[in-house]
Amino acid sequence: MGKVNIKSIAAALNLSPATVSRALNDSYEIKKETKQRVLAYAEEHNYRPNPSAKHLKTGKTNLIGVVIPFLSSPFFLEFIDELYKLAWPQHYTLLPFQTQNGEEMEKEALDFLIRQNVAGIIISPAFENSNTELLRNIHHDHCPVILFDRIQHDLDTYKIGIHNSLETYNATEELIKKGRTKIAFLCGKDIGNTKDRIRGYKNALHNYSIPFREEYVIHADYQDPTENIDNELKEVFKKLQTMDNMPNAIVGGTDTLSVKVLGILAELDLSVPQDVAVIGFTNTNLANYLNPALSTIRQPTQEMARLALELLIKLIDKQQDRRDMVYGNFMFQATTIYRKSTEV
Amino acid sequence: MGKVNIKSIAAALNLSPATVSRALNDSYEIKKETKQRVLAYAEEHNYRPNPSAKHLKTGKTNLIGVVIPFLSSPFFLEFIDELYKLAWPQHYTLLPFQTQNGEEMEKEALDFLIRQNVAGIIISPAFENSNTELLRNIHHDHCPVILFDRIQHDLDTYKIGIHNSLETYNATEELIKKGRTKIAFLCGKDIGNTKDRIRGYKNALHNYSIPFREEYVIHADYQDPTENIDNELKEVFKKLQTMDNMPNAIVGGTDTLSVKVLGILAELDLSVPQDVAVIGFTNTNLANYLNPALSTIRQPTQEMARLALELLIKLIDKQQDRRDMVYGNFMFQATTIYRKSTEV
DNA sequence: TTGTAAGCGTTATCAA
DNA sequence: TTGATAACGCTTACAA
Repeated sequence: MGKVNIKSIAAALNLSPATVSRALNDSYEIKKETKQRVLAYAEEHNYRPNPSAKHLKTGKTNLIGVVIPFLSSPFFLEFIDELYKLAWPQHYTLLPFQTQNGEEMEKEALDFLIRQNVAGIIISPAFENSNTELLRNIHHDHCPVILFDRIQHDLDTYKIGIHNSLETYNATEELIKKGRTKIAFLCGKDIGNTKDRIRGYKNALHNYSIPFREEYVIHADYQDPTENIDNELKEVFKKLQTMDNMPNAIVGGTDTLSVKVLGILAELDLSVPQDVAVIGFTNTNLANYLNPALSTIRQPTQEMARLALELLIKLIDKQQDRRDMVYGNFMFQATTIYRKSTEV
Repeated sequence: MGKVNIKSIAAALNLSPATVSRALNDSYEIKKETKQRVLAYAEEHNYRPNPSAKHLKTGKTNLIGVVIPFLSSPFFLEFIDELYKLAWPQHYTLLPFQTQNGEEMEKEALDFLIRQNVAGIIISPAFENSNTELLRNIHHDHCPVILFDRIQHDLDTYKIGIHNSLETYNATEELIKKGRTKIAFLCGKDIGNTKDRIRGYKNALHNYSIPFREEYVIHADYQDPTENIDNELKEVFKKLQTMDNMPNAIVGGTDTLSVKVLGILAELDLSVPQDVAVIGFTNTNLANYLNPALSTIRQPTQEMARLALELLIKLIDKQQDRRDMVYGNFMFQATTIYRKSTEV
């Protein structure tokens, strides 16, 4: 059983490759009967078009590159999961890459995607303005690029995210209203949104005349969300505890940390929410099953994915010069779910 | 700035495309100086080889297809995450697909992978013997296929998994030794390993002379692990409760369910482990933070991924007819971690 | 050590 | 409505 391709089909049916190609591509300039013959034969012999050949000839692919910091973060996982469900029916295939928050890995991923000649790219950058030059170059000369989640970036294109400072402001304010004054902010290092979230946290403190304390901004220095940094984090809180500086509330600024802190507080014999109230940016649906159930600021991941894909495909279809376009920012509203961990 | 390709490099340097190609591919039959010139020029002009052209010519790619039921299941996520880390340094690129436990989606994914001419495929099938014909056809005539996790499949190839019945036997036995006799088994529908796990559960009951009760095999009928089936599951337990048939221990046969059941039991005012002990197949690292900390049967996901990739690459490199080979099954041992949820 | 030329499977242009 | 032909970017005999 030799390979079945357009040439072999043409030979078998006494047609030219061109005609077979037209039949398979549903061209208008072809006799109905011929088309049927070709399609029947192709079906019967399980013909599979060669996308590389097609790509080489047409210069187009149906691939969409997705570049995210981590797969193992509930937020990004949910996002990509939704993209999968949406892209496939529209005949686009996802090419997902992780950057681990690293500019070099991001560059490698982007390089690969250009080589593959993807039709477009959806990216949550490794950090603020990572690979700006390269991304701009891609967006202008190769394929459209869309930013999501980490949208603090000089690249001029559509940006999809949430109001990080506002959401953090609200969460902090809620804790203040519940009588907490020693509020800590827990954040990962160098991820784009942290700055905005810290600002929201600070503003809330300021508006309620609570002095800002540097030692209450706790940086957890992980490279990978699956990495075990429990011990380091525990040390930080232990230190605060011995200095009698233990916060009585914590705002978690990143996805996975807010969950971990519950375990750490338990080990330090601090009860949540009595001793310490906790709320965090967390998209895991396990938040509800945690001990105690964790209050969360939840991003509308699916809607964000839907819009990202929609905007991207629009740009793909449009042939306009992307340099001269006017792009908008699309800011979604998060939903804060108050559970046990913030009940006083 | 016209596209830079082998031809344009050749023209610029007054060489033939063949020579440029040889330089770029580190061929031995080339003058060192020429090679340097070409590489320098390529570097400077940011030359990016076109993989489609290369593929078309050589008939080979560096793509590895990964077909799994769900991304949103901690076990598969961990597996694929490890694959990513291992594959990239070896210059293989992953092409991941979800089947949602559906044979049709699986077929589509496999079809796509063949078209892309992937070098090999790692798959955890949608269910027992899904797409057997197609998979065999692929393995024989297209590229090597390796099975993992769900290895109850007629395809004759390397299989990587765990001793599901043994692990479940041990977990059940542990609960029996802790004095529990009304032990339920909680399982998803139609996923390949369930059968073996039920067997282990039954055997343990049998060996300790505990009568098997059909109503204690609880089927949770979800399509997607993110789907909300809490209510249905709750109803099942409620019913058992009102009939005074509430089990005092539960063995969770699938990844996500074991976590959910904790929340459901809490809502029914049953305390874990006092009223009901729980242990489950769960690879989430959140198990430790759950209320109470969940005892888990943990699969050595990373090692499994490592071996899967190693075996696959070996098959890719070997040119032998895969019909006539003798394949082995590689069974890993799980690690059971006993936490609060099984402490009596 | 380098060049020439053919061809991988498609599609697009032009001619029939 | 169909066919002949060239071309996409690359590799690889074979020739020089």
